[in-house]
Amino acid sequence: MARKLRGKGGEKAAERLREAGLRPTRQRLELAGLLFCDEDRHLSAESLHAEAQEAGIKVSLATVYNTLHQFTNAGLLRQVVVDAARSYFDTNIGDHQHFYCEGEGRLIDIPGDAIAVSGVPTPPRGTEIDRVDVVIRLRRA
Amino acid sequence: MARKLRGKGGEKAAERLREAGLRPTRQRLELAGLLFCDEDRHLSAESLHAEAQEAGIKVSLATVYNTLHQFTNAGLLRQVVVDAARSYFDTNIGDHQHFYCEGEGRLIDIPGDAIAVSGVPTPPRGTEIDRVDVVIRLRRA
DNA sequence: CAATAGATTAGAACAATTCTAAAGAAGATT
DNA sequence: AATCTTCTTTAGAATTGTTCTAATCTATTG
Repeated sequence: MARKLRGKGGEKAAERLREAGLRPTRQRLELAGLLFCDEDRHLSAESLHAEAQEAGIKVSLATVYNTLHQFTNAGLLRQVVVDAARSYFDTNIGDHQHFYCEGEGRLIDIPGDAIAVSGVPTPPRGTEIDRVDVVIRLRRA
Repeated sequence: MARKLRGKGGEKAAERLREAGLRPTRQRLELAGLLFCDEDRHLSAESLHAEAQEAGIKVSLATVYNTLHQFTNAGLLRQVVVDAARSYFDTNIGDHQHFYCEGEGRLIDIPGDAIAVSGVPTPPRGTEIDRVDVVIRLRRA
């Protein structure tokens, strides 16, 4: 599953962004390189920005925020809400859930085929289910 | 289940706060009156503060925040994280889960005996499960 | 009722995020 | 390739929800 978006020079990534209706700009391509390069990742806007700086990528924090939201709207990322103070973005967009280490602020994936939710009532009239999120909060034993 | 905390003049509420190690001050008693008066409620610090103002209760926003956190630590409230932008507090501290209307910013309780989560993997070494939170995100149909 | 520990307050401070308006880059059109 | 239009990026300001601070006040204890 690694290197989902990168061909030799990023043509695949560019193509994928275009399909999503996003211009393949330098900043988006470089951020996509960080995001989708290796294994699945959980990160905040701040941490991605920091990582980009270290990698010598010239990109503003505002653009990191824009890009994360655009990628999320395009279905390339999933936003995970576990903490009122910080937003996390998950590069794993498949069916899965999370452990959350309250103290550490760390997320751990739980495969979707491992976990199941049953007995969900019919949603209120005029609404339908968008997604079922399970967060298993952990504390130090 | 209504009027959990209020006797005729609030003696029960005062007693309950004392048990939790909290002095039964005017502000705490009045906020408890709003919180635990009728049915179960979901509210934010801002909305409780606004409600207090309308009810003619003289209390600062800082005290509302303090009180919500103290009540939460004392187990009288439960904090629900569904939106990165706002914190919700739930007066229902029993076993249950939530529907969340993304657009409306509204929470709806799901009784704990209706819904079940199975297949939770063993938590990582050195940690234990604190709580399993299920949030069913709704969109307009 | 004085002493003390704890609580409340207004406003400042803070952190995460969003907005703004100007400058820059992509893609289409000639 | 020059031009035009539209989208994108940017730095910094603004906003939002929340926490902190230091002074004042209040509930409880002796």
